[in-house]
Amino acid sequence: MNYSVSEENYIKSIYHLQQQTATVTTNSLANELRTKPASVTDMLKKLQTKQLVEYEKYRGFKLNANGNKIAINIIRRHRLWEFFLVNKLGFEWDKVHEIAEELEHVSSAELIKRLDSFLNFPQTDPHGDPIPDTNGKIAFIKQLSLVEITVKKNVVVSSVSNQSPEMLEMLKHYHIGIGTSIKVTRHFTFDGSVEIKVSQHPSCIISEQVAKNIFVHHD
Amino acid sequence: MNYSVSEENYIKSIYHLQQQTATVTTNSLANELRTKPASVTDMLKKLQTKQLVEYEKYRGFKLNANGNKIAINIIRRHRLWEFFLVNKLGFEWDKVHEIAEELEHVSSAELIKRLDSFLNFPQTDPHGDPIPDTNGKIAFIKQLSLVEITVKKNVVVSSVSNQSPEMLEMLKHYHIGIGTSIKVTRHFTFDGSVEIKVSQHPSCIISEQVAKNIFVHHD
DNA sequence: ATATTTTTTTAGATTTGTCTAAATTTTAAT
DNA sequence: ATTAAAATTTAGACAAATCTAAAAAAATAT
Repeated sequence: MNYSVSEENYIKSIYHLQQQTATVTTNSLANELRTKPASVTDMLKKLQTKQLVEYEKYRGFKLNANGNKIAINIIRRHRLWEFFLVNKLGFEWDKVHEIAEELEHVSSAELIKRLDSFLNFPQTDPHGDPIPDTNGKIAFIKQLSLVEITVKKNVVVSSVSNQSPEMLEMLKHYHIGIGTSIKVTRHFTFDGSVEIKVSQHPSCIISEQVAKNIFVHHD
Repeated sequence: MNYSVSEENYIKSIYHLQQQTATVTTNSLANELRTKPASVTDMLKKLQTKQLVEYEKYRGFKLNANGNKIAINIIRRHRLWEFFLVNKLGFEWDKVHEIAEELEHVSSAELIKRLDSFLNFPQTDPHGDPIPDTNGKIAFIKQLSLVEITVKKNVVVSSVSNQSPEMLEMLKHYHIGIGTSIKVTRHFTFDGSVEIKVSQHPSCIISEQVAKNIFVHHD
């Protein structure tokens, strides 16, 4: 079965919101999709008749097994394209989201199969998020934020949960990107801020709020 | 300005039909787009108000300078993606049209700029058609069909004008594709058929009708 | 427990792109 | 020059996806 761009965007957004809360509300989805609650209700009826969501009036909704499978496939496409844009076309990792948002709706399965192979079956996208495999399996990556890292351990940035332009600007200022090596040198208990050392750069102190959003793994 | 997928398809189809006849009719466009004449009339009014076509009721229509520029840009995108699909992802050259048909509508100009550079600024797509440059300039490639080639000259297939599945099947049978080296060994004046030799294969005779559709250049 | 606020849904309208059927214009045929 | 045929356009309808405004239900506050 084939779904419209609009349907796919709804499915994807429901999936993303479900990572936070098991069941999604009309308002939050409207907000996520920058549309109106009434539109969400309309589309949800449609997705319900297409057997993609469990939906009870006034009670919120969630993807069923079928909807989940489709969501994961869209995410797979999105992340493979992001990888392509950064690693083959040389885009900056913070510039690819919108373009991948369009490319992900190109529907050929053969295309994605070949793209995956061309890219050498990458495990994570440029933001450090795992790329689901053909069967929809998503490698679990233990997410440790910088606030949880003990001092003097070398770690590598694997993902950044807040991707607002303001956050990305700040990261650029600190010379932090996916793959950047970092050593935590000190935790300040007073305000939770963290002193870090990025190789080639002088140590600096980042607020707890920023540290919470930077996820790393041990190298 | 940004155009819808549907608008872009109309623009592209008008452009293609204009290669044959300077002014395009409602019926021929409806036929090309596999839609109904009434739909064509509707869309043409829209394209007229958007200043992309010259259109007079009952009199046919053609792209104006603006429309032409947009058409060429769509074709540029299409052909670059086709090149990518064949030369990077390893698709067969006769399998890429539909996928490129979707990819061509992804609107980022930066994407196409980088794709072009990633592909090393290719001059022609896998069917041998020239890829327009950034300014919309299309390299003119002298098209000689097999019927016009004098015997014993080595030539290389550069494009095939009829791309119906039947034609492509036949070409595959004769081991002919873009880039294939061919030597014309004989012209039969009785029915216009042509004897050719494809390297590594025994000579064979193709009908005038087929020969007319195979364009080559001297190597 | 009732009233107020917030959330969600319904009803009805709008836009885009399409269609069918009927009307109009052009072209071709005698 | 009429008439018949073909091509094109108009009129009106429809589906998808959206919206606004009003109604209904649920959550909350007193």
